[in-house]
Amino acid sequence: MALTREDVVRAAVELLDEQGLDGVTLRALGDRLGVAAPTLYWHVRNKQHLLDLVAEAIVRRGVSDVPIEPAPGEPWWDWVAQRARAVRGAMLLHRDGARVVAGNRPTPESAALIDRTLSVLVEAGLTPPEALRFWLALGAYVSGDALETQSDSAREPVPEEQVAALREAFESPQRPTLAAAFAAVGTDDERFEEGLSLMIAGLRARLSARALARDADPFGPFLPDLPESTPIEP
Amino acid sequence: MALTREDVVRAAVELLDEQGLDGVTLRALGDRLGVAAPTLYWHVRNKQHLLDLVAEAIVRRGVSDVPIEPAPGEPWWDWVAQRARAVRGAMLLHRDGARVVAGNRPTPESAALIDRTLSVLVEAGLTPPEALRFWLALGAYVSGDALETQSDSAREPVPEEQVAALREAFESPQRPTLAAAFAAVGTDDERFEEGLSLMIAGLRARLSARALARDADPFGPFLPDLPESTPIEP
DNA sequence: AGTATCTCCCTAACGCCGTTAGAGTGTCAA
DNA sequence: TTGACACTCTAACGGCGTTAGGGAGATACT
Repeated sequence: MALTREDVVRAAVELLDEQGLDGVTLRALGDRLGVAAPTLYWHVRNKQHLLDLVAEAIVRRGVSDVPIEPAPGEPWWDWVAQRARAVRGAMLLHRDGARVVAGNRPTPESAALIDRTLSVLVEAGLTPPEALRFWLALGAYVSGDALETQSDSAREPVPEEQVAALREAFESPQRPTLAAAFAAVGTDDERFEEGLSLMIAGLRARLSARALARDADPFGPFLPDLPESTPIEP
Repeated sequence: MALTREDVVRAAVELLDEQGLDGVTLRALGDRLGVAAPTLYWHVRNKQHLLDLVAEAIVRRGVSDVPIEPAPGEPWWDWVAQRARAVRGAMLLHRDGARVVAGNRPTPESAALIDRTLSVLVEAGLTPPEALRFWLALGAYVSGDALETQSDSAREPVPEEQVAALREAFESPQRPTLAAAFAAVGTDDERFEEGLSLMIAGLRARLSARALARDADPFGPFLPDLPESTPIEP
């Protein structure tokens, strides 16, 4: 039976998991598939194209479990958070997953999904461009966070002396705030949740302020956007 | 006059600006410095070490203009936003700057700066670990955004037919919300500002809610953290 | 003064990479 | 039977990061 593009992508993902991104070479991939390296050019335009396909496969697998829209009665923000966690989880599931996925362009197939997402946000009270900017910003945060989470494992281990210097600098009692912060900063997941809840909280604050303004002046013009400063003063 | 490490890093940054990350090879760098490639190993441990130094140089230059703490009377959120913009601007100033900088570890020298930053946030009412998580989340967003902004220029140009397919998918009147969103989504800078203001707004909302709770129950326990759901209901 | 040491640079080469050129081999339709 | 097509092969190119080992000049020591 002849090799298919799916076979190639699947093997590439396996290779990625076992060896990391540096281990994904066309020769190694060919070996795993029982084929010479140049043969892969029949199935794939070049290596970048292969990695694009790998990235797409990783993300598709990850988000396939999340419904395409909120369940009846489910708040939009819970659903949005669930989507963000799914994308991040998909990246973290594979070694160097973030490096492979980050910076990928959207495919035409994703248009329908994004359209549906934006509609949910527009129903919640955002303007369409506002919803898109929010979605893109959230995407940037998700991949930035995943990249940071995996950045340690992507490099060769740091020499002992450097580790000691870092501990010295970041846990020294000379800097009590920093030391206390690092001592209790928590897991990678907790760090991610912090930023996620902040972005969502920011959006909800903006929406509630907008709703208030409309109630107070029901015949006033619809506000397409708010000024830079947020409506809640401490 | 003998070559110094600074010379090497400076030339590497120039090469990066002119040719992009793929153009930064040890041979090309040696040519530019009038030196054979292996000579560079006298000044630098290996290529990854060189890129670490380049990343550090890029960021240091960018943030050096921003004061180490807020001016008297300046709200902490303006200062935080300024810092975030400076780091992003530093990355965008150089071709492939985000790819070089993202995922870099903090150096011991940065400990003092981070300590000062956290102190400002703690003064504003955050706990130390909360402040650190916020700062890390903001950093993830900043580099994720810069990576996305530069991702187009980092790849070979997309074939004409694919561009057409993307336009068709994302600007089709069949999906009015998506089309309207893309038509008015604005510049890269505006997209970045959206996420930045959301994260800051989320934090300010949390802080003001915490202050309210304390006023209402001045002898109650200090709240180390808030539950997941934000206090403002739409 | 002579000698050893250190600094900085060199040439040569290794093994790996992505990629191209071009030649097979089997399968299936005309 | 012949031709087209799908899929794979070998051979090779130019480039990469990196290592081994040597040499010239300054500097320090005896």
